[in-house]
Amino acid sequence: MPMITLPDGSKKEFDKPVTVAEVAASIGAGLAKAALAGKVNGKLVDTSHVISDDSDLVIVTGRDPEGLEVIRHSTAHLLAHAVKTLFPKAQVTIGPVIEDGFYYDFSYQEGTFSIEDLARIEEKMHELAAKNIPVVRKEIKREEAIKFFRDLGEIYKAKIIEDIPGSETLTIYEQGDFTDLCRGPHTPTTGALKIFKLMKVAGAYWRGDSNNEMLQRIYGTAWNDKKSLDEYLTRLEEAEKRDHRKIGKHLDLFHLQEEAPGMIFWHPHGWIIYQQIKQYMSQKILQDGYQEIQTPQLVDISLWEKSGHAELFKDDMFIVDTENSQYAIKPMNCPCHIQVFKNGLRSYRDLPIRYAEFSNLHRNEASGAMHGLMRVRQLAQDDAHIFCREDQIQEESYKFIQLLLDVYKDFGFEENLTIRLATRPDKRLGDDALWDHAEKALSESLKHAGLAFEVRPKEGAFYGPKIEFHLKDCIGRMWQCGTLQLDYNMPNRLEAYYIGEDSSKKVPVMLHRAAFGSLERFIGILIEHYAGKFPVWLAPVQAVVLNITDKQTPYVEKVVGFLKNQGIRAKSDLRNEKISYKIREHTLQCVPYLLVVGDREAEANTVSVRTQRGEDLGIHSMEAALALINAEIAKKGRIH
RNA sequence: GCCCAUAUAGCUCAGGCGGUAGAGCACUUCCUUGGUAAGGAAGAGGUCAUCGGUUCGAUUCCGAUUAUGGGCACCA
Repeated sequence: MPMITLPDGSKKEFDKPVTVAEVAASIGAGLAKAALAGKVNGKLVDTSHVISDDSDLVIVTGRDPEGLEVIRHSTAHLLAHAVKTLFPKAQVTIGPVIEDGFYYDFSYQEGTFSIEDLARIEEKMHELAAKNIPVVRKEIKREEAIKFFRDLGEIYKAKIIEDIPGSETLTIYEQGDFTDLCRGPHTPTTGALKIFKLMKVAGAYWRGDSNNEMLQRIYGTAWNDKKSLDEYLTRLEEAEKRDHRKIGKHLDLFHLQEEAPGMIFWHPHGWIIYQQIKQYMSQKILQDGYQEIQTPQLVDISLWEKSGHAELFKDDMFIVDTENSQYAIKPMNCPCHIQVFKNGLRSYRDLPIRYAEFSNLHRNEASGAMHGLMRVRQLAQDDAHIFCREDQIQEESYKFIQLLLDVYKDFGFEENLTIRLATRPDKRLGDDALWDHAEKALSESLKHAGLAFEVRPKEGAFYGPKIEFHLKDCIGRMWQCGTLQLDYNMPNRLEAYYIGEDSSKKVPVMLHRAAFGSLERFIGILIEHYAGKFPVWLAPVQAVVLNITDKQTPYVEKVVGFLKNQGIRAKSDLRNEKISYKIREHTLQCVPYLLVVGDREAEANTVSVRTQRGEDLGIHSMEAALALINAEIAKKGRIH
């Protein structure tokens, strides 16, 4: 007879096997109604699950994270149900839960789902939910399931089952006239689904392979209560206000135009930020033993053939024909850095050699891939290649990771960081033994640095595995910024060598590394991170000096001159406008310091200091105001 | 590259079932010299993305192209 232990430690004994729903009912009517699923000995099950042995049981409701997942999963089914009702010829494929919601992919050859269809589908979903249709779990044999879905004309479902190995028993869920293959669990009835919204339609390849048919994906969100949904929608709206494309326009930082897709026109204020972070990094790596170099933009195709780029990266390269030869605009610096390395005889004593370069790279990105500053066709990386001996890999990797973490702290990125180890891709250079070696070395160095990371199979570069440092944008999309790549192949292909201790020629190992990744992308992330309110060291204009009336004009000019002399990016606003008007304008332009000057200040040689946030820092002498600004500049973007 | 959507003034956006367009902000001029988030008035500003088709007439309807947006695929 099952003895059920509840989370609070209390025990309930039943004289016969019971379902999760029955246990919930025995506790209370409210809980019985709220129960969406159960967790028996840690395993998530339907409320119809029968418990026959002594077990631990948690009744899962919409308030639990698992319950919310069940809601979203069931809402995906409800979406499929509604689509099948309205568009009987659509075929179902997969419908997983994702962050904040779910999606469902359909194959619908007869047409496409429009925004208006979305509204109709959503209405139908509410209708089906209101009917409170029981959701019934059934076990079915693999072969039977294939036949079942084949007969329904659901070819994709049949394919999915065919790929499930062995003869294991599968489960299907029936709700009214709709049946879907699913592992479950699901809500007991469709009535549990009330708070949901379809968000957008998009294309998505069957099985994520661009050689396959493009399916139609419908994204939705679902919540346990109306308040959470509203909060989510507000969060989205707020996040969109931080969009770097919007802020970039508003703050006049850069623009893009049709004649140069994916290439940035940097405006004066944007270029200050760009120069600022570039100079910052330039100094940073100099201290770490790097040497900055500059190599050609246009290099004969023969070098790219030797390096392997022509074979494995050609689609991403811009090729230029001249009368006698073919050149490629460089998409990466590495082959050129190897040329500098080779220009001279290197001893093992010279290693490591660290060459850095910030020059522009061009990559012919797919037209649909471009995205503001985040994904562009012309970019500059804080790129460097470290040539070292096998026994130096560990230390060099560790040193770079420390550099990167230190840099990220200066921008306040401590929580936002996701680290991945991307291993050998299908299209690659070199033999597997080298890849084994390289992958191991990278994962060891991450472990040594005490960093948590996830492994991403097949996502490495064609010449070697890589560590990826990802930062999130305002709506949670992740962008790879920093990277550390270990390359045993390219130095060998391009015949780089050094003289070892035993006087023999040895091939150096090459580390490709960047902390920002592309400056463009990093600035995009920065804009969203700060919502345009840059810390003082990056702010394009650090202080504006404002007069109250014309009378103070000479004094304002004196203050601005003083600040500029001291290296502050200061300017005056002498317009014939009211002070509140000017303050509003510069506040919206995210100028960190507003120095107001009226007769009182002009007479006493002082300024009244107001910050972008609206704080009044009081009256200060010019020197004291300068000290305030400089102290803030020195902090950079550090949180701690 | 693929799917869907979008493209109107410097910016944010209206509008038109076919008769060449409108607001707010910004801009220019004038009045106002005002102490910490919008003072007032007047004026100027558009080949309605590009190219084609239908039509007496297209910014509007149709098609193509380009770019952008959301996804997918690919990648920093």
